[in-house]
Amino acid sequence: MALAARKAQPKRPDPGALLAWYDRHRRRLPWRAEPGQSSDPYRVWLSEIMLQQTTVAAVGPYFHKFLGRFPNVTALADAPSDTVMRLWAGLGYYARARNLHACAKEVAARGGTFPDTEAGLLELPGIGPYTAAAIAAIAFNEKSTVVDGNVERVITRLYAVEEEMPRAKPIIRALTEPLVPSDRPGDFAQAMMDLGATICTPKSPACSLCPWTDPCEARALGIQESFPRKAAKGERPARFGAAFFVTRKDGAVLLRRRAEKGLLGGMTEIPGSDWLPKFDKQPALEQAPLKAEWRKLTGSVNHVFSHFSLELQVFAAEVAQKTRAPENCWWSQEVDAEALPSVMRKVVDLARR
DNA sequence: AACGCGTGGCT
DNA sequence: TAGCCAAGCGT
Repeated sequence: MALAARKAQPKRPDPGALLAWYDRHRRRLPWRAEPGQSSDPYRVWLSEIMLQQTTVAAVGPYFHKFLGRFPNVTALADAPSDTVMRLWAGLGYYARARNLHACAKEVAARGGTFPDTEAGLLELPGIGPYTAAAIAAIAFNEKSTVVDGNVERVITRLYAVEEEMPRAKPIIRALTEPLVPSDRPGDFAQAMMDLGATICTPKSPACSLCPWTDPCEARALGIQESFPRKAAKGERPARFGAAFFVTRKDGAVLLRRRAEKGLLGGMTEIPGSDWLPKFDKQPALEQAPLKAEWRKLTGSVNHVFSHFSLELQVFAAEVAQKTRAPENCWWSQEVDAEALPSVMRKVVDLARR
C-alpha cells in the first residue's frame, strides 16, 4: 500500500524550491548576516554553541550579553573562567560554557582565526559533527552536510523514513547529502533549519505553506506528524533533598561552589544535602553546612532536569554576625544578584518569599 | 553506544 | 497538568 502512495508522487525534492522559499521567508536573527553579506565566524560559532538543544528565544539575550562583553574570540579567551560561567548562568548545559572558553583559548592561540574546514573545526572542544558542519557551511561556504534535529524531522517526513531514531541517523545523512547545492550550502542549511522550525514543526506542521509539500511522502500518506519514528521514553526518576538557606545577621547568605564536573558543574549553589530517591529529614539535616536552629519553610522547590525531577525542602536559619563560612563556602551580601543556575534561583525565591 | 547533561515554552 | 521538545556534545 505504501507502494501505491509512493508511486503517486515520485518527485524529487528540489533544493532550489527550498532556497526560493528561504529567500522570501528567512528569519532575521542576531547572528545571521544580511543577504549577500559574509558571516562572522566568531558570531556563527558563538550562536551555534548556545543553540545546541536550546531555543532561539532563550539564546537571544545571552548572545547579546556575550557579544557585548566579548566582541571577538580573543576577548573571550582572555576573560577569567568565572566571568564566562557567570554570564552563562541560567542557560543550562554548563559544560558548553567550559568548552566555549577552552575553544576560545585554542582559537586565540592560533592567532584568533577559526579553522575554515569542517574537519578542522571538529577538532575544537564543544564542536561536534553538527556544529562543525554548520560553521563550515554558514561561515566558510563549505559544502558540508548539516544535520540537526530540524533536518532529521524534515528528511524523515520527506522520505517517510520508517527506521527509528537514532538508528535512522546514517540514513538521514545519506538522504540529505545529495540535496546540498554547491553554490549555497550555508543558505541551504539555514533554510532546512528554518523550515523545520517554522513549517515542518513537530506538532501540527503547516504543510500547506511548505515549499516541499509536493514531494513529501509522509504528507502524501497523511502521517507527517508520526516522523521521525522514536521509541517511547522511559519514566523520569524523582529525587529529593534539602537546601540550607543560611543568612547572617547582616543579611549575607551562605553559598558554595559545585564540583567542576557533572550536574551544574562549576556553578554556584545554595548548600544542600545529597539528592536521593526518597526524602529522609534526619539524614538530610545532618548534611547541613553548620549547626543552627533550622526552620523548615513551607512549600518546596520543584525542578525538572533532563533526566530526573527534583524536589527540595528548604531549611532556613539565621546565624551570628561573627559566624565563619564553613569549608568550601562563602558569604554573599547580594544573593539576588548572584549568577545562579535556575534550580538555585528557585530556592532563593522560595526563601525570600 | 547509551547515557548524562538544563531550561523554559508549549500543548 | 505533565510530558514533550529545542540549531548536540563528551564520555
